[in-house]
Amino acid sequence: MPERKPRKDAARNREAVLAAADALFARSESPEDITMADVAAAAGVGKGTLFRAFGDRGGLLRALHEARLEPVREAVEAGPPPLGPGSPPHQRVPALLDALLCFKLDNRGLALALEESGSTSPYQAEHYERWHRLLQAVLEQIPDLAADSEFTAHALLAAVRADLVERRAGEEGVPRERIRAQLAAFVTRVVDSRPPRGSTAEG
Amino acid sequence: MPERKPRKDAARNREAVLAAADALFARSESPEDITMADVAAAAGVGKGTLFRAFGDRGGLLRALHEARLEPVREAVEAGPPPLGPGSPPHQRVPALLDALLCFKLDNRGLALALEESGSTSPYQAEHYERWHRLLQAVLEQIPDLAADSEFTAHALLAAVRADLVERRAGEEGVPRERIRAQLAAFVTRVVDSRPPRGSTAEG
DNA sequence: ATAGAATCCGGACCGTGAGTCCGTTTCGAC
DNA sequence: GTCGAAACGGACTCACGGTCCGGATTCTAT
Repeated sequence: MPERKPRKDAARNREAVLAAADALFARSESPEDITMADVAAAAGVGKGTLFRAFGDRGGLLRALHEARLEPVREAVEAGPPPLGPGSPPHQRVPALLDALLCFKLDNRGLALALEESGSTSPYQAEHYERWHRLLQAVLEQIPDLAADSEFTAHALLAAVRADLVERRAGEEGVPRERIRAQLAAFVTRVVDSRPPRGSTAEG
Repeated sequence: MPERKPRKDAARNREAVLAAADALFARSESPEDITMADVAAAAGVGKGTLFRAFGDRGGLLRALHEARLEPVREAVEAGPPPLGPGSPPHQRVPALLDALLCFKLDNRGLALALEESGSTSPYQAEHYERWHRLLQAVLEQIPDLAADSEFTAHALLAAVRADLVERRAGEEGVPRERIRAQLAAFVTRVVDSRPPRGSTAEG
């Protein structure tokens, strides 16, 4: 309720910063060499403004990520199959991971910056939590995978981590479609296989 | 040839630094809050000495990692099955990943520090290259997996990344044996599954 | 044993980048 | 137009990785 609408200049500057940051990260070799001062300068804004608007570096990255990821989130939460809800799990799992992969291919610099994000491992990020929960829930519907769905979700998500994607697409120059095909094959392998033996293991 | 043996005090200090660093990283919450100055102080040594001996932060981490990983490397390169060479691929792949996992469980702080390692993604590290090449070579011997062995090796290694291990073992408190069992199940699933579709024969 | 050179020690010092502070400016409600 | 609140922006602080160099230590040749 106590949502006060921001002043006009504040809103304008916020947008300017987001746009500038997006451009900078997209161009940069490594996100490490984009400083906050760079972003502020590129946006035509003072550092104070930047930090006031986003809190810290992580905040900026998160906001940017959130904004760019919005369409994907939408498609996943309320879109048509195979991405949207209601799709058969065997199709939805590969679709989800492919969507995530494509996002990271299309936003390499940003994704990289976010996952490095200084000191914070990606596993503390709130958006990781969301994807993991969703993926786990879908895996839960596949009887063979239900037992270890939590770990399986982690392991599948690990296959599309930003730095891995960056290495294959960027440094090794593997073409996009090949990367997608390989991921699809891998995921299918995991999802369509019979259970190893016991199933969940004890300690 | 121009290998000159180091002076006695240099050798002693080098050991002191390694020991101190190991202890510090083992205790620390996050490797980020161990500074080089901390390590130097704990080792009873000046910063200059520390940097002279290891070049930079990454160098220290690498040296430490190398030292601790030595037994594993040995076992993999010249030990008995299932880890050593000559083991059947279907057994060796899970064994390799389990060994890696156990190492990271036993050296959480160190492994975490190494993989973060400031700006460098783990995929530029020389030791990652080694593990990837080895794993890929073994996968190559499994007909179903030979085609995408390169990616598959990356994906499997991603499942034992230090920050994921840290999260499950540390923050979530999942017991060691359960983590190992889950990884084993996952790996087996990948390795023992029939090829997804387009491939050749089946069986 | 000892002198002299090579090597190493260590902590003061530097550059850099994230994040803060506060005097000044802009907005918008009346 | 006026006034308080909100936002601006860049100088400033602080912490950390890494460098430098005068002085101490160890090696070697005699």
